[in-house]
Amino acid sequence: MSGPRVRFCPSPTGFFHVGSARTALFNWLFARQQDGVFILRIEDTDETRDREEYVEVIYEAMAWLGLSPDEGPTRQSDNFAAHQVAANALLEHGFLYYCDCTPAEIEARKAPGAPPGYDGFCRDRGLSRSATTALRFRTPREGVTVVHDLIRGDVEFANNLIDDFVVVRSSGGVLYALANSADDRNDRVTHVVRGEEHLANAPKQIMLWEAMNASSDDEVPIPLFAHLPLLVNEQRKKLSKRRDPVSTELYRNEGYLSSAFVNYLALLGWSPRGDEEIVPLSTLIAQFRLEDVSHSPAFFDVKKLRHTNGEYLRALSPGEFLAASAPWVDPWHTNWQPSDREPSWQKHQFSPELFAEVAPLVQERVAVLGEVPAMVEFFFLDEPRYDEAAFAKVITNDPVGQAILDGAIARYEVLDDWHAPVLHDVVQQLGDEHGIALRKAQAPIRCAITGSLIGPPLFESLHYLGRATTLARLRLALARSA
RNA sequence: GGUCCCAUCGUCUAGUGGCCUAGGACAUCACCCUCUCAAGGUGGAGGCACGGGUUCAAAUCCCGUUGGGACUGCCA
Repeated sequence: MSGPRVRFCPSPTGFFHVGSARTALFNWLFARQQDGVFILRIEDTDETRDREEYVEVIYEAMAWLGLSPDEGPTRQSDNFAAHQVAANALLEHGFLYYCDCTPAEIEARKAPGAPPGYDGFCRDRGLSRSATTALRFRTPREGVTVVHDLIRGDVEFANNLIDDFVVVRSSGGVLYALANSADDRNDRVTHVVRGEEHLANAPKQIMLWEAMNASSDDEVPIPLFAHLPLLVNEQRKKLSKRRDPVSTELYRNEGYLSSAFVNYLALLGWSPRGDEEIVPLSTLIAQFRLEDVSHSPAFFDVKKLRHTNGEYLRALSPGEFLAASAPWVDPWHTNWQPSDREPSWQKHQFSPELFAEVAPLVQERVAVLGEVPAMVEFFFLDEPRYDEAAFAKVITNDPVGQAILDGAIARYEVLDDWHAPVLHDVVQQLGDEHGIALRKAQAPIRCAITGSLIGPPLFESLHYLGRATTLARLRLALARSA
């Protein structure tokens, strides 16, 4: 007895949606846990919207998430012949009929209050194939079709409310309902795990599947379904590509770790046992149950994602953090360049060695890797980028601040031990002499050196920055306050 | 409009008839720690949509109401 077979079948019509990522993840988790097979099928049968470069986007996103398929990736467009075979068999067995109604005609015939959808006008007209005839499925007029859903239980649909939907375009192209079902059937898919927006077409696919069974020699069991709750925005609407930030690539570029992203995604509609929410992939795999998936829509909360990512970042070893943040401080990425003019002190530019030293100072201060450059840039710029309001407050408009700067220059010039504790003690003393606490005394120095009132630990920073640069920046601050 | 789905703190959720005075996490507030900012620690505020049943007992089961959402294409 082999395990279940599930599939994830995105269409290459744009960036990779976080909802798709969640669907792919839940399929993958289920397959891993049940020792099943995870199939990746690219559904590229929409000539008008599909683009080849988007196929690459899907592969990259899946790779980043670590969700590698056990079978595939396959292309639905490669299954064209199989779709034709299925459509012909269905037609031969009377499940399909030709229809030449235009949308306008269908609309015109519709009586007020009539059920929506096609009215079955061509059902018994006995039309044959032509350039303007599509093939419709002859849905049963009586009875109900029940969708066995692992998450929602049995969902019943009255057959007479399901209209005769189009299965093959007049151009000959096979539509989603049939293409998808035929592929699932050929792939021997046992569980269809997908978004809730597909629940309404599940009965159609079951009807098709039954019809395909009836018109071929092999009887393939109808799959079980699991319709995952929608991912919604703060307006409680389905996440929209147009107005919501839903591209996984966006999050990747902002500096989210895929492990954190996966962990967060797993918590959307499902939760691990116990109170711990930061859980390793192995735990996710071990505990995941489709039956436990929530029924109600989940809000994609970037704040919580950020927090989760921060947890993962802090859990990294210094070496891992350094490696993870390297792409974000790459000069190519930051555009950190030495300026054209010659400053009076040593010219700065990005130094991987220096960054390796200071990276630990920022590791627990960032929630996403994209915040790293701004936090360390003062180490690599010729001149810090000043927060002018802060500068005015603690230096220009504060005589004591200027006195601190003066005192720091005088003492740092003659210090023979350039280490953080010593640098700290000097400012502590300076503060004592002026009757202010260290937290006050360090402010003008911090601002002069880093340009800001917030940042990594000051005295460690001075240590790594070196005496020459420190003194030059202190003098520059004094000069520009005059 | 029709069909279907859903309903626990602002958010994600735990809860499967008594263990619930409803637990955790994010966010938020206060305090502590502290060279800033974070991180960390402690504590606070905050929820079972409403109305009927069933039951000795209901957040949990049933019905209804209200509210939200999805679908309703010769897209996927």
